[in-house]
Amino acid sequence: MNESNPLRDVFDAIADPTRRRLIRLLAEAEELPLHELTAQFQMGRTAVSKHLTILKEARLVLDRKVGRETRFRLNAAPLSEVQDWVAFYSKFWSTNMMHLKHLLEEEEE
Amino acid sequence: MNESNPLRDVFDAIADPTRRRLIRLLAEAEELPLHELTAQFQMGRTAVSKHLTILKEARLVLDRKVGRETRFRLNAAPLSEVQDWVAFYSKFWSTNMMHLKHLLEEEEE
DNA sequence: TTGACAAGACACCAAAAGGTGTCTTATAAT
DNA sequence: ATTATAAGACACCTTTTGGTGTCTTGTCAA
Repeated sequence: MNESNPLRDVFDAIADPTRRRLIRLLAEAEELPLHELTAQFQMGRTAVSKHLTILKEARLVLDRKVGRETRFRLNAAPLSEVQDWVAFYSKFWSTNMMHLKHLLEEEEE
Repeated sequence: MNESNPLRDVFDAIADPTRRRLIRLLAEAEELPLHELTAQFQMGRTAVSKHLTILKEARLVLDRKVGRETRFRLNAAPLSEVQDWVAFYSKFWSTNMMHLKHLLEEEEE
Protein backbone atom coordinates (compact mmCIF):
# COMPACT_ATOMS: atom_id res chain seq x y z
CA MET A 1 0.00 0.00 0.00
CA ASN A 2 1.46 3.25 -1.21
CA GLU A 3 0.62 6.87 -0.45
CA SER A 4 1.00 8.20 -3.96
CA ASN A 5 -1.09 11.27 -3.22
CA PRO A 6 0.31 14.64 -4.35
CA LEU A 7 -0.22 16.36 -0.96
CA ARG A 8 -2.29 19.46 -1.56
CA ASP A 9 -2.16 22.78 0.29
CA VAL A 10 -5.02 23.11 2.78
CA PHE A 11 -5.61 26.77 1.91
CA ASP A 12 -5.98 25.70 -1.68
CA ALA A 13 -8.40 22.93 -0.78
CA ILE A 14 -10.79 25.20 1.12
CA ALA A 15 -10.69 27.98 -1.46
CA ASP A 16 -13.52 26.48 -3.50
CA PRO A 17 -17.11 27.00 -2.24
CA THR A 18 -18.19 23.57 -3.44
CA ARG A 19 -15.46 21.97 -1.36
CA ARG A 20 -16.40 24.02 1.70
CA ARG A 21 -19.96 22.81 1.27
CA LEU A 22 -18.72 19.22 1.04
CA ILE A 23 -16.85 19.75 4.30
CA ARG A 24 -20.02 21.10 5.86
CA LEU A 25 -22.11 18.16 4.67
CA LEU A 26 -19.57 15.68 6.01
CA ALA A 27 -19.43 17.51 9.33
CA GLU A 28 -23.18 17.09 9.68
CA ALA A 29 -23.46 13.52 8.53
CA GLU A 30 -20.44 11.60 9.80
CA GLU A 31 -20.16 9.44 6.70
CA LEU A 32 -21.67 9.76 3.22
CA PRO A 33 -21.31 7.88 -0.07
CA LEU A 34 -20.45 9.74 -3.26
CA HIS A 35 -23.90 9.46 -4.83
CA GLU A 36 -25.58 11.03 -1.80
CA LEU A 37 -23.11 13.88 -1.78
CA THR A 38 -23.62 14.35 -5.50
CA ALA A 39 -27.37 14.63 -4.96
CA GLN A 40 -26.77 17.85 -3.01
CA PHE A 41 -25.23 19.62 -5.99
CA GLN A 42 -26.23 20.55 -9.49
CA MET A 43 -23.03 19.35 -11.06
CA GLY A 44 -22.40 15.76 -12.09
CA ARG A 45 -20.87 12.91 -10.12
CA THR A 46 -17.48 13.20 -11.84
CA ALA A 47 -17.08 16.84 -10.77
CA VAL A 48 -18.00 16.09 -7.14
CA SER A 49 -15.60 13.17 -7.16
CA LYS A 50 -12.82 15.44 -8.34
CA HIS A 51 -13.48 17.88 -5.52
CA LEU A 52 -13.38 15.03 -3.04
CA THR A 53 -10.06 13.90 -4.49
CA ILE A 54 -8.64 17.36 -3.84
CA LEU A 55 -9.94 17.26 -0.27
CA LYS A 56 -8.33 13.84 0.09
CA GLU A 57 -5.02 15.19 -1.13
CA ALA A 58 -5.23 17.81 1.59
CA ARG A 59 -6.08 15.03 4.07
CA LEU A 60 -9.37 16.76 4.84
CA VAL A 61 -11.46 13.71 4.02
CA LEU A 62 -10.99 9.98 4.32
CA ASP A 63 -12.72 7.43 2.18
CA ARG A 64 -13.47 3.72 2.34
CA LYS A 65 -15.25 1.32 0.06
CA VAL A 66 -18.38 -0.33 1.40
CA GLY A 67 -19.95 -2.68 -1.09
CA ARG A 68 -20.30 -0.82 -4.35
CA GLU A 69 -20.23 2.62 -2.78
CA THR A 70 -17.34 4.83 -1.67
CA ARG A 71 -18.07 6.53 1.62
CA PHE A 72 -16.42 9.73 2.74
CA ARG A 73 -15.86 11.17 6.16
CA LEU A 74 -14.41 14.42 7.44
CA ASN A 75 -10.95 14.74 8.90
CA ALA A 76 -10.91 18.29 10.19
CA ALA A 77 -7.46 18.15 11.79
CA PRO A 78 -5.55 19.80 8.93
CA LEU A 79 -7.73 22.87 9.43
CA SER A 80 -5.68 23.64 12.51
CA GLU A 81 -3.05 25.02 10.16
CA VAL A 82 -5.59 27.55 8.94
CA GLN A 83 -6.61 28.38 12.48
CA ASP A 84 -3.01 28.97 13.52
CA TRP A 85 -2.40 31.12 10.49
CA VAL A 86 -5.44 33.33 10.98
CA ALA A 87 -4.92 33.55 14.73
CA PHE A 88 -1.65 35.34 14.13
CA TYR A 89 -3.45 38.12 12.28
CA SER A 90 -6.35 38.43 14.69
CA LYS A 91 -4.33 40.96 16.66
CA PHE A 92 -4.57 43.26 13.66
CA TRP A 93 -8.31 43.55 13.69
CA SER A 94 -9.71 42.77 17.15
CA THR A 95 -11.48 45.78 18.63
CA ASN A 96 -9.35 45.52 21.74
CA MET A 97 -6.28 45.85 19.57
CA MET A 98 -7.74 48.80 17.74
CA HIS A 99 -8.24 50.49 21.06
CA LEU A 100 -4.75 49.62 22.25
CA LYS A 101 -3.23 50.80 19.00
CA HIS A 102 -5.03 54.09 19.34
CA LEU A 103 -3.65 54.57 22.83
CA LEU A 104 -0.13 53.79 21.68
CA GLU A 105 -0.35 56.29 18.86
CA GLU A 106 -1.51 58.99 21.28
CA GLU A 107 1.50 58.30 23.49
CA GLU A 108 3.86 58.73 20.57
CA GLU A 109 2.73 62.30 19.95
CA MET B 1 -16.03 57.94 -6.18
CA ASN B 2 -17.14 54.55 -7.22
CA GLU B 3 -16.46 51.08 -5.81
CA SER B 4 -16.16 49.26 -9.11
CA ASN B 5 -14.22 46.38 -7.54
CA PRO B 6 -15.46 42.85 -8.32
CA LEU B 7 -15.53 41.76 -4.62
CA ARG B 8 -13.44 38.65 -4.28
CA ASP B 9 -13.92 35.72 -1.91
CA VAL B 10 -11.52 35.93 1.04
CA PHE B 11 -10.86 32.18 0.95
CA ASP B 12 -9.88 32.56 -2.66
CA ALA B 13 -7.60 35.49 -1.89
CA ILE B 14 -5.60 33.67 0.77
CA ALA B 15 -5.30 30.45 -1.23
CA ASP B 16 -2.15 31.59 -3.01
CA PRO B 17 1.16 31.36 -1.09
CA THR B 18 2.48 34.54 -2.72
CA ARG B 19 -0.53 36.45 -1.45
CA ARG B 20 -0.12 35.03 2.04
CA ARG B 21 3.47 36.20 2.00
CA LEU B 22 2.33 39.64 0.92
CA ILE B 23 -0.06 39.71 3.85
CA ARG B 24 2.78 38.72 6.14
CA LEU B 25 5.09 41.43 4.79
CA LEU B 26 2.40 44.07 5.21
CA ALA B 27 1.69 42.89 8.74
CA GLU B 28 5.32 43.43 9.62
CA ALA B 29 5.84 46.73 7.88
CA GLU B 30 2.67 48.81 8.29
CA GLU B 31 2.95 50.36 4.82
CA LEU B 32 5.01 49.42 1.76
CA PRO B 33 5.23 50.63 -1.85
CA LEU B 34 4.88 48.21 -4.72
CA HIS B 35 8.54 48.23 -5.74
CA GLU B 36 9.68 47.29 -2.23
CA LEU B 37 7.20 44.45 -2.09
CA THR B 38 8.30 43.30 -5.53
CA ALA B 39 11.92 43.19 -4.34
CA GLN B 40 10.94 40.38 -1.94
CA PHE B 41 9.89 38.06 -4.76
CA GLN B 42 11.46 36.50 -7.80
CA MET B 43 8.56 37.33 -10.09
CA GLY B 44 8.16 40.64 -11.86
CA ARG B 45 6.37 43.79 -10.73
CA THR B 46 3.32 43.11 -12.90
CA ALA B 47 2.69 39.76 -11.24
CA VAL B 48 3.00 41.18 -7.72
CA SER B 49 0.69 44.01 -8.69
CA LYS B 50 -1.90 41.51 -9.88
CA HIS B 51 -1.75 39.65 -6.57
CA LEU B 52 -2.21 42.92 -4.71
CA THR B 53 -5.22 43.70 -6.87
CA ILE B 54 -6.78 40.41 -5.83
CA LEU B 55 -6.08 41.19 -2.18
CA LYS B 56 -7.68 44.59 -2.72
CA GLU B 57 -10.77 42.98 -4.21
CA ALA B 58 -11.04 40.91 -1.04
CA ARG B 59 -10.59 44.13 0.98
CA LEU B 60 -7.49 42.62 2.60
CA VAL B 61 -5.24 45.50 1.59
CA LEU B 62 -5.71 49.22 1.10
CA ASP B 63 -3.59 51.39 -1.16
CA ARG B 64 -2.85 55.08 -1.56
CA LYS B 65 -0.67 57.01 -3.93
CA VAL B 66 2.22 58.93 -2.43
CA GLY B 67 4.21 60.80 -5.03
CA ARG B 68 5.04 58.37 -7.76
CA GLU B 69 4.68 55.28 -5.62
CA THR B 70 1.61 53.29 -4.60
CA ARG B 71 1.78 52.24 -0.98
CA PHE B 72 -0.09 49.27 0.42
CA ARG B 73 -1.22 48.47 3.92
CA LEU B 74 -2.90 45.49 5.50
CA ASN B 75 -6.56 45.39 6.42
CA ALA B 76 -6.87 42.13 8.31
CA ALA B 77 -10.53 42.51 9.26
CA PRO B 78 -11.96 40.32 6.48
CA LEU B 79 -9.94 37.43 7.89
CA SER B 80 -12.50 37.22 10.69
CA GLU B 81 -14.71 35.38 8.22
CA VAL B 82 -12.04 32.71 7.92
CA GLN B 83 -11.63 32.57 11.65
CA ASP B 84 -15.36 32.13 12.18
CA TRP B 85 -15.50 29.43 9.53
CA VAL B 86 -12.62 27.42 10.92
CA ALA B 87 -13.77 27.88 14.52
CA PHE B 88 -16.91 25.95 13.71
CA TYR B 89 -14.87 22.91 12.72
CA SER B 90 -12.42 23.11 15.60
CA LYS B 91 -14.78 20.97 17.62
CA PHE B 92 -14.09 18.15 15.20
CA TRP B 93 -10.39 17.92 15.91
CA SER B 94 -9.60 19.38 19.33
CA THR B 95 -8.22 16.74 21.66
CA ASN B 96 -10.82 17.67 24.24
CA MET B 97 -13.49 16.88 21.71
CA MET B 98 -11.84 13.61 20.80
CA HIS B 99 -11.96 12.67 24.45
CA LEU B 100 -15.57 13.78 24.83
CA LYS B 101 -16.60 11.96 21.67
CA HIS B 102 -14.97 8.83 22.98
CA LEU B 103 -16.91 9.11 26.22
CA LEU B 104 -20.18 9.64 24.37
CA GLU B 105 -19.61 6.61 22.21
CA GLU B 106 -18.95 4.53 25.29
CA GLU B 107 -22.25 5.74 26.76
CA GLU B 108 -24.14 4.70 23.67
CA GLU B 109 -23.09 1.11 24.07
C1' DT C 1 -28.50 -14.74 -14.25
C1' DT C 2 -29.93 -10.70 -15.64
C1' DG C 3 -30.49 -6.05 -14.74
C1' DA C 4 -29.76 -1.85 -12.31
C1' DC C 5 -26.82 0.95 -9.66
C1' DA C 6 -22.19 3.05 -7.81
C1' DA C 7 -18.24 4.72 -9.07
C1' DG C 8 -13.48 4.59 -11.33
C1' DA C 9 -10.93 5.96 -15.53
C1' DC C 10 -10.47 8.62 -19.41
C1' DA C 11 -10.73 12.03 -23.03
C1' DC C 12 -12.20 16.40 -23.74
C1' DC C 13 -13.23 21.47 -23.28
C1' DA C 14 -13.73 26.55 -21.87
C1' DA C 15 -12.39 29.75 -18.69
C1' DA C 16 -9.47 31.41 -15.11
C1' DA C 17 -4.95 31.79 -12.94
C1' DG C 18 -0.39 33.13 -12.82
C1' DG C 19 3.10 34.51 -15.12
C1' DT C 20 5.77 37.39 -18.90
C1' DG C 21 7.18 41.62 -21.74
C1' DT C 22 6.41 46.29 -23.68
C1' DC C 23 4.60 50.87 -23.94
C1' DT C 24 3.05 55.05 -21.63
C1' DT C 25 2.55 58.39 -18.15
C1' DA C 26 3.49 60.59 -13.85
C1' DT C 27 6.80 62.12 -10.58
C1' DA C 28 11.42 62.93 -8.66
C1' DA C 29 16.28 63.91 -8.97
C1' DT C 30 20.36 66.01 -11.41
C1' DA D 1 15.68 70.49 -19.26
C1' DT D 2 16.88 65.92 -19.00
C1' DT D 3 17.06 61.57 -17.19
C1' DA D 4 15.73 57.89 -14.07
C1' DT D 5 12.23 55.74 -11.34
C1' DA D 6 7.39 53.93 -10.09
C1' DA D 7 3.75 51.95 -11.67
C1' DG D 8 -0.55 51.59 -14.65
C1' DA D 9 -2.38 49.39 -18.90
C1' DC D 10 -2.20 45.98 -22.23
C1' DA D 11 -1.33 42.07 -25.10
C1' DC D 12 0.14 37.66 -24.77
C1' DC D 13 1.20 32.82 -23.24
C1' DT D 14 1.00 28.31 -20.61
C1' DT D 15 -0.89 25.62 -17.06
C1' DT D 16 -4.48 24.66 -13.94
C1' DT D 17 -9.22 24.49 -12.73
C1' DG D 18 -13.77 23.07 -12.87
C1' DG D 19 -16.79 21.18 -15.47
C1' DT D 20 -18.74 17.70 -19.13
C1' DG D 21 -19.71 12.98 -21.37
C1' DT D 22 -18.74 8.03 -22.23
C1' DC D 23 -17.05 3.47 -21.33
C1' DT D 24 -16.00 -0.17 -18.05
C1' DT D 25 -16.00 -2.70 -13.90
C1' DG D 26 -17.69 -4.31 -9.62
C1' DT D 27 -21.65 -5.22 -6.64
C1' DC D 28 -26.34 -5.77 -5.19
C1' DA D 29 -31.19 -7.16 -6.13
C1' DA D 30 -35.02 -9.68 -8.77
